[in-house]
Amino acid sequence: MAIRQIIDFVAIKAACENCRLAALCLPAGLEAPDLKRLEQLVRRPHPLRRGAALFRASDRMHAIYAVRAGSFRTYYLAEDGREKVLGFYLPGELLGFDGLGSGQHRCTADALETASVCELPLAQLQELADRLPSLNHQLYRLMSQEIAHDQEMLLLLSDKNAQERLATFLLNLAQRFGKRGFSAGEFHLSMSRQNIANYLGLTLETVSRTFSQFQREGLLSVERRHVRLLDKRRLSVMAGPGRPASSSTAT
Amino acid sequence: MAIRQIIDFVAIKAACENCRLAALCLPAGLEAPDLKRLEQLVRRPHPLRRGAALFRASDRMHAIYAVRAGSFRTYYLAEDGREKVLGFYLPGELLGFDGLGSGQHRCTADALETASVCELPLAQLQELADRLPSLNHQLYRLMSQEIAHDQEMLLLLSDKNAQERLATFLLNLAQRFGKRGFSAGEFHLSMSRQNIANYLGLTLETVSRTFSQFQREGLLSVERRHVRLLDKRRLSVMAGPGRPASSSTAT
DNA sequence: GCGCCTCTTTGACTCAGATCAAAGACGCCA
DNA sequence: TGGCGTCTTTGATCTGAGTCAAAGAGGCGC
Repeated sequence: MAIRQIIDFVAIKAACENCRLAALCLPAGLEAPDLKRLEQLVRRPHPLRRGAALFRASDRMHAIYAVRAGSFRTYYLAEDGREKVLGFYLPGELLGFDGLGSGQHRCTADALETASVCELPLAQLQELADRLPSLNHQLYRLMSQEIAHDQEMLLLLSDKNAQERLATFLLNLAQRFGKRGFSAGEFHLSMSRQNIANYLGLTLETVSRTFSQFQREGLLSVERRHVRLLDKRRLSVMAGPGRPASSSTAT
Repeated sequence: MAIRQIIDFVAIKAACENCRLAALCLPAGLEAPDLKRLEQLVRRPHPLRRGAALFRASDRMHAIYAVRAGSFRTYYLAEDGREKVLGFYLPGELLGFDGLGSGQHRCTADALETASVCELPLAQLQELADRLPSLNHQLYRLMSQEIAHDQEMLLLLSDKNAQERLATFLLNLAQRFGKRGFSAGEFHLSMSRQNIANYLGLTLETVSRTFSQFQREGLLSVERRHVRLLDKRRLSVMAGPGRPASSSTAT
């Protein structure tokens, strides 16, 4: 228990320095005491196993989450059971404000591997926001980024071919990994081909074939879920227009 | 001039009763004096002609707009000049908060026909919002609806075929016209086939062919831009899953 | 009233990616 | 250590929508 607390403490510290929570609180012009109060709100539930849901569509929203470790996927279910993958979330990224308007989540988030989060309880966050205009501003900014991401995806889905889609996706992941201190040239995909395909509006076969093709052309090397980008220059030419910054609420 | 003022006055009154501005101010639990203050912010610029821009991508955002008459389209330009149509806005609908996060618009809005708006200047709106938590809430709700719309479109673009897309689009328009007191069964399309196609991720030829096909099958009658829906039941079966409520920030 | 321009429709052909099918590859658990 | 289930790759075939092309149909200005 004592050990566990030490570990947790280190983790919190690491998270708050790197993660998107910083964008939520630090540059918001909060005074030191306000900032401390915000940090006191943070709760840290137990880790989730692969496949476990962080929240589900139509759940009452009661927190915003920051990924601490592992990764998540959000998706939403059509009435007939088809699912649409909306995004992937890496350590340091925020998710869950899709329900800010209605108070209900509109999509489901589940863990792609064992993962843990920091939780910002909504009630207290809102109370704080009502007194701190700058906090509201941060929330607008975050929702705005969500919109930006979705609109990039609209462009990708209506204009881009399979190669452009996959290249865009990989470069975006690389950028996000890089920004969080991981390697931007070599990484592990925590999502299946099926999930990538669904996210990109393709079939898993097409994704698989396109990976193989990229490898044949020397753009990258791939073995199952391990990817190394060998020629980012050429990849970004392939990815086509629209900042490669697409792929998730991430920035 | 006197006459013009009278007309304007009537128009304001009509707009504030029907339009989405109501969702922004009326049910927000504002006290009467606050509400009056909000209404005093409203400005009414001159009408725009077909093709004229209400705001442009990368413009500094200085207002939220409510469509008073006519209709608008929003689109955004990729670096290579390709454009992607993001949405259409009918009388009573709100647009322009894509820039709430950054203070800059991310897309361009232009008039599809002669059109006019009510304008809520951002500076004053924000000032008011900083003192009225419920107004912030309304803004969250509106942004949230924008996200909901975009996500419906993601589903449409990755899963639906041409017929499903067009059926979804037409039913959505019908629903929105109906909600605003126009006929939900028969209406005029203010946007070209090209715009519809771009919005739906198709080519204009495919849109045109699909219209013809629907007509052959007795689902609707169409002549240029005049559409009459003859069998909504069957159309909504065609449209497939996902509330037909897609198509714009509208609700 | 004529000519021009934009928008729309329709046809013929092509192709990227979906679908169908089957065979490896790996991880997990008993 | 072996067997099973899931994930991935690869091949063969099919098809919906894109592309290219051409002809009608309004609308508008002169």
